Amino acid sequence: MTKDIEQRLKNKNINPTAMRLLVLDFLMQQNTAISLNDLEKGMGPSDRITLYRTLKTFEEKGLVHHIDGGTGTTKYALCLEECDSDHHHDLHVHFYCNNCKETFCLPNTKNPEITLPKKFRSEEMNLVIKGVCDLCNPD
Amino acid sequence: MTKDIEQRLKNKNINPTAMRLLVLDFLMQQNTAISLNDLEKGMGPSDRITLYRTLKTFEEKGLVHHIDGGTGTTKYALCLEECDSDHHHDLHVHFYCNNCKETFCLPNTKNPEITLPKKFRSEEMNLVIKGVCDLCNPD
DNA sequence: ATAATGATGCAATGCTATTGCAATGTTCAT
DNA sequence: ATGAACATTGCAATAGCATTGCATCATTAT
Ligand SMILES: [Mn+2]
Ligand SMILES: [Mn+2]
Ligand SMILES: [Zn+2]
Ligand SMILES: [Zn+2]
Repeated sequence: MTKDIEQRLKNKNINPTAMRLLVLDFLMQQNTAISLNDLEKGMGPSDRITLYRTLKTFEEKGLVHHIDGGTGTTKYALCLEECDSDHHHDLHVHFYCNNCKETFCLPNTKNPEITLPKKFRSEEMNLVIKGVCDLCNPD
Repeated sequence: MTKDIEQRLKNKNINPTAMRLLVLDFLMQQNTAISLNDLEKGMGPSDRITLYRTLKTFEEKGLVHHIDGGTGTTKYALCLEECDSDHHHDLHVHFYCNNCKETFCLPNTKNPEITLPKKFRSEEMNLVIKGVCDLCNPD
């Protein structure tokens, strides 16, 4: 198992330290995006700043991406395999539940095509939809 | 002129104080969204917190809306006429220029329809596109 | 073995957002 | 006009997240 995780780090050119194995393991157990605070609470006792830098490293190397959807805090989630340090390829919509406050990746909901005004050139898109998630929805 | 501005405040049920007239006047001169810092610099000497609360009041009353597009700081821009304290009606795309760092409202680019997974219910949408704006674009 | 490089831990800082409270101004009923 | 009630402003303080500096420990290359 640890081998899997280790290989996943190596695939992204990330030195597989003990800390990083633990963080990646934790990330793989999540089904929503997590904040630095979530990570700090979820992990055993560990230094917040190291966790912060671990996430930064993971993001630089294309292992995670971050979402900042006006919730005040940045959240992180694992990328798809094909992402790398040059390009993130999982350009999908994110969803924030106003009820349970969780942030979801919607990997099957690709970012839409937007026609911009003349001479505006798009490079990235950040689309966060707020509402009520499936688990919080009564019907 | 001042009468115009004053009326605009009254239309949104905002008590037209001297400070608020000045802030609205300043906002009307902008063609991009501005941050609290921008406002503070742009205005004559005035208290930052008062400006902050002025923007909050304007937003509550449907006079301005804010944009938080992962630039670290919240930006504000005037709403269209039809917005009120209950609902903001100018649900358009916003654009952040990676070059000049300005945030633009694209009032003619309406938020797209997104089909969400089963049982996800959308309530609001925040769409910020990053790239290069018309003024910064060479061609 | 030693130097170089990378990772970690702790402290400190910067910056934005937000609140508390006192002072000031305004409105309205006596 | 007078004073209570309310709204607005100014200044101080706090909360939180993001970010950096630096010393220490670990790993790797020479
Ligand atoms: Mn995602
Ligand atoms: Mn706008
Ligand atoms: Zn939910
Ligand atoms: Zn530009």
